[in-house]
Amino acid sequence: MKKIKTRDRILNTSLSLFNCVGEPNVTTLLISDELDISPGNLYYHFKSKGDIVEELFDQFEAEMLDLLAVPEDADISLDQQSFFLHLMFETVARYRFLYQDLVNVLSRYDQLQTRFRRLLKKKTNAFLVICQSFRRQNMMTIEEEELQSLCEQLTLTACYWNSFDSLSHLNDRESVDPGRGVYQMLHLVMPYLAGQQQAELRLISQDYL
Amino acid sequence: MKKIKTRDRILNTSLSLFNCVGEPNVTTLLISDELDISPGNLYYHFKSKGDIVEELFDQFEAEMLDLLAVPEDADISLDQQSFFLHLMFETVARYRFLYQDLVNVLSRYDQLQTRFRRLLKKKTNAFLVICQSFRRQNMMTIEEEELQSLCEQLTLTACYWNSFDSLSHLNDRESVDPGRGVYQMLHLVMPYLAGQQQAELRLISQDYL
DNA sequence: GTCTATATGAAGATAGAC
DNA sequence: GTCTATCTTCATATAGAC
Repeated sequence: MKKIKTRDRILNTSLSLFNCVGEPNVTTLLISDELDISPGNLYYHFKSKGDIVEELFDQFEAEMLDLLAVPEDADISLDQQSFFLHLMFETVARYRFLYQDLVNVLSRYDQLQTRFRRLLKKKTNAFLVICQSFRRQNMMTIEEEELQSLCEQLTLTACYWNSFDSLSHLNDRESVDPGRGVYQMLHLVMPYLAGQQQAELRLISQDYL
Repeated sequence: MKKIKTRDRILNTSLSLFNCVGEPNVTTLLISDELDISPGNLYYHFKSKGDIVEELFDQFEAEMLDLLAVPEDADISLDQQSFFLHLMFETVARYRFLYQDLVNVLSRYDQLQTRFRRLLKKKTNAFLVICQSFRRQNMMTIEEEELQSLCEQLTLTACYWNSFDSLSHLNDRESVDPGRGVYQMLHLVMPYLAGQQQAELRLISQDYL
């Protein structure tokens, strides 16, 4: 039974609280209370609340970048794509506090803005790569202009679906089900697939409901 | 030259500031400074900052409800739909501060949460009514399950497109161009339209770029 | 590393004069 | 209706003891 370092406990608890009640509503006092440590102790490990946010963002960014390293020239299957989306939604859900009050959070930690924007770009690009792979495999038919529009739509949905979903269905549940998001994403792609693949993806999408 | 009442000036200026820098970053001092009135004067007209937010929400809700009163049995044309979307995006843009930090704002003024959710429901329903009208006119082919998914997607996009767009294209522009949002929405509907209507809608969508 | 106690400063809000 | 002055509250952050 290894003891978890206080520093890491602070990070974990902060993340939970941020996700639960929103980063702006979480005070350093609340965090230290939750951990049964003193506020002073918290400030021994992090010189400001912003530092906690930034370190959590570092984690998030690293996980995302790792995930977004999609090989340009691979033949991607529908199953692989679904799995990719699944992982992405899990990551977004784990750091959902960032997305719930995006403008506010990014406005107060403004160096994060550029980095977040870069992630967005990379996300759109990853979707582009996937769709182009589908096209190469003759699984998808789509005009260049529609493709751009679709990939932006996918990026938008990847960002906001979780917030939207938990807002429209007033669930007090803490955890977010990533399934419905994946389902929604698959249905965005579906109309552009060839008949056979369309049927196949419809089947896959059922598993995510 | 009629003089605008201070009360209304407060509302207008607050709305501008909220949209510009985000509601949480706007203090009562900033509002009164901007108006060249004293903080005390502001509190003569509104007993709290929350009251200003709520009154702005009242305005927003009224405009939205007015817009969402779509007749159930009318034959809606593609042009009418586009115009409808255009108006909706304008309204959302005018009160975009609500959408930019949704979770945060709704968490601090919690009676707004129910009302906002009701608006979301009504939006989804309005899209449903429109699509069903298209279907009755044999302009659209879509399965029941896809229809539900599409209408939620339209609602999501109507909510978040503006925030997403201004986030991804780092424009320091104050005003938001509602056009790209409409374009995106039209492209969501397009795949489900019959050939002729698809071409027609593609033409219409070009005007919004 | 952790604590208690305290400083700093900002935002929301009120009182009372004009 | 509008102002100035002031109060309260509370979150961030620091100092210094253990």
